[in-house]
Amino acid sequence: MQLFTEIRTLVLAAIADLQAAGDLPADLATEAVAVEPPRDAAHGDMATNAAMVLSKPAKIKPRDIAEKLAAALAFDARIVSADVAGPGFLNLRLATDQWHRVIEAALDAGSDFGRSDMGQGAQVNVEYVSANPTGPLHVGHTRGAVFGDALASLLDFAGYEVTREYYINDGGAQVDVLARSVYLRYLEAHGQSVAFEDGTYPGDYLVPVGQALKDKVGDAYLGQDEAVWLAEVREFSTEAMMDLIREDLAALGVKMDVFYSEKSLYGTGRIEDALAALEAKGLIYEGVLEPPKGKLPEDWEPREQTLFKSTEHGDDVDRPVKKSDGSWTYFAPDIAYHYDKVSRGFDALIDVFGADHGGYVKRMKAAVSALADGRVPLDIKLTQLVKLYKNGEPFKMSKRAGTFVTLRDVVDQVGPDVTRFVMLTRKNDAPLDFDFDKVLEQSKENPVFYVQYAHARICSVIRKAQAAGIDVTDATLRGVDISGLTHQAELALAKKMAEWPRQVEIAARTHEPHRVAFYLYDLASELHALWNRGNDVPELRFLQEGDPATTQAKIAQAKAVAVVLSAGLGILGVEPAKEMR
RNA sequence: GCACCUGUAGCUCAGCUGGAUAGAGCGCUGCCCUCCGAAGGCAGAGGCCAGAGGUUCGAAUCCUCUCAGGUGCGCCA
Repeated sequence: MQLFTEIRTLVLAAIADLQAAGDLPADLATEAVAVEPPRDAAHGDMATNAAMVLSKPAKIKPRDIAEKLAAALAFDARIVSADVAGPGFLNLRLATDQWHRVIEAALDAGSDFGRSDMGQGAQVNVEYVSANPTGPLHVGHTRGAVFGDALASLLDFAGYEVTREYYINDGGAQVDVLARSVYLRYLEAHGQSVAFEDGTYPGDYLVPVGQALKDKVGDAYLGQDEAVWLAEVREFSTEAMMDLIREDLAALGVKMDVFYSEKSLYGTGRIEDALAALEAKGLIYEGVLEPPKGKLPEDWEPREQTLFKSTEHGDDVDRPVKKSDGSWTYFAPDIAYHYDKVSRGFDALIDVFGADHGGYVKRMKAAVSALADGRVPLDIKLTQLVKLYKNGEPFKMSKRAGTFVTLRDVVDQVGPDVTRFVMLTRKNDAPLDFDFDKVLEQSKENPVFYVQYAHARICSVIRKAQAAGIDVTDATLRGVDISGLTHQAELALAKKMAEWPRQVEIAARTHEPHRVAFYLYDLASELHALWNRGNDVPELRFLQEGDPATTQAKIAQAKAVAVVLSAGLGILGVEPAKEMR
């Protein structure tokens, strides 16, 4: 149930009536007609811009249209009043029972309340994390993981068919470095002392991998040339790293549908196929690139390379797909990978990258645009840096000093729920401050706590009602008469709930899951506000002693709020708290 | 030099993809707990939406330019 959509339909019907009566021209575009909550609650429950939008094409003054619309809408039982205001706004006030319907709908739908069919089952591929398989995930990856996962859930909730995908960069030089590093640990496991030079990974996390390699092959690789063991060790090491990463993701509650190997693109003709597709469109040529202006690399010399004419699809310069020695650049398998996604039949692609990949966006979009002839949109979401604080003091990460903070460090300290929620309290393209102490604080300034506390309060009040012998099972609450919930504070809460399905659609359309987190905070505020009013106004308390019917009605609303909270938290991947400890 | 992101209250940030008098939390000021639902509540002050032009009925939002901060910029991934 989407009340705003229903009322919009009503407005559109009124417009059609006016057209039939000859008060408005027959052909009018109505897409821009919106029904929204007004910024100021004093203006009513909903406002529509219909008159202003239609004014120009109809060549009628907005207020004149608004007057007629108001008269037409007044016939509907759902509308209590329709007032023309300002430049031509039409402010609508809805009948109280409409808000009660929202509560009932939430109780009926349970955690599905707010689900939308907006996506129409379109297939969307969300690629996220995609960290190199060379070590554990760190905080930066964590934000991308949380964001991508929440976005995927959000789209699912909004009616899309979602595939969660991880691209394993196991084809490039960095996995050779990994293999050599593991080989050093392998030697160490055999009692040799080794030196980790620049260009190797000295992290402790490779110690058990070296040991495991020893357990597997014994001394077979000792004293052997790299040519003998490199391929094997690379395979073994990336497997081990992916196991590590899968565990990290599991600790955060992230589960991928597909792990896609870059390596599988090599030697299988898939890169060649993708580039052939581009070549067929005349977008591949041999050429020499201009040197970048301003920051000229010391060893610059012009070289002929195989280039992709990405400028034809919005890029600033053409991009090399082959190095001057004829081998593929990193871009080439990426093109092939996205070509594969397109050929798997997805209707839309989303990539979640770290902000340091910003320079990659245009060429990737150009590639997809070219490969899919513009039919498959690719949206690339960049997640900004996470700045870490402890006791209000920033602390720096340094890979060399071994003080870089892993996903595990964060999740082990504050838990997956807090980690996930906090990572979504900022929009993706804004930097995020993460303070280990503040995120655990139990106060209003901490949104995680505030939202969880609202849910816990509801659970608590339900428990108390049960203890008092009142029947508050879901089935009973669904049938309870809630027509007595007419206090302004109660209606305000119901109105906030009514916005949920709308917020879901906005968040899904803009690919911005943080909107869900902010909405939940607002809803929690409204719940707490009602709760606090109970201090001064005893009739507003959820538990009404000696009046089980009224108590049931109030609990029904509380339960409905809990339903929305848990639906929202579910999208964020956060478990709603039943009690605060 | 170019591209992308960001610039909103003292601070940290929302702001419905163009709507009405721009919002929240913190901080600040003033009230409110012997008890009944205070891990708080109520009220208030605080703004040239970085700046300048433009588009239109209407701009924090769209376009152009300027300024400031961040990120990235061939044969790395």
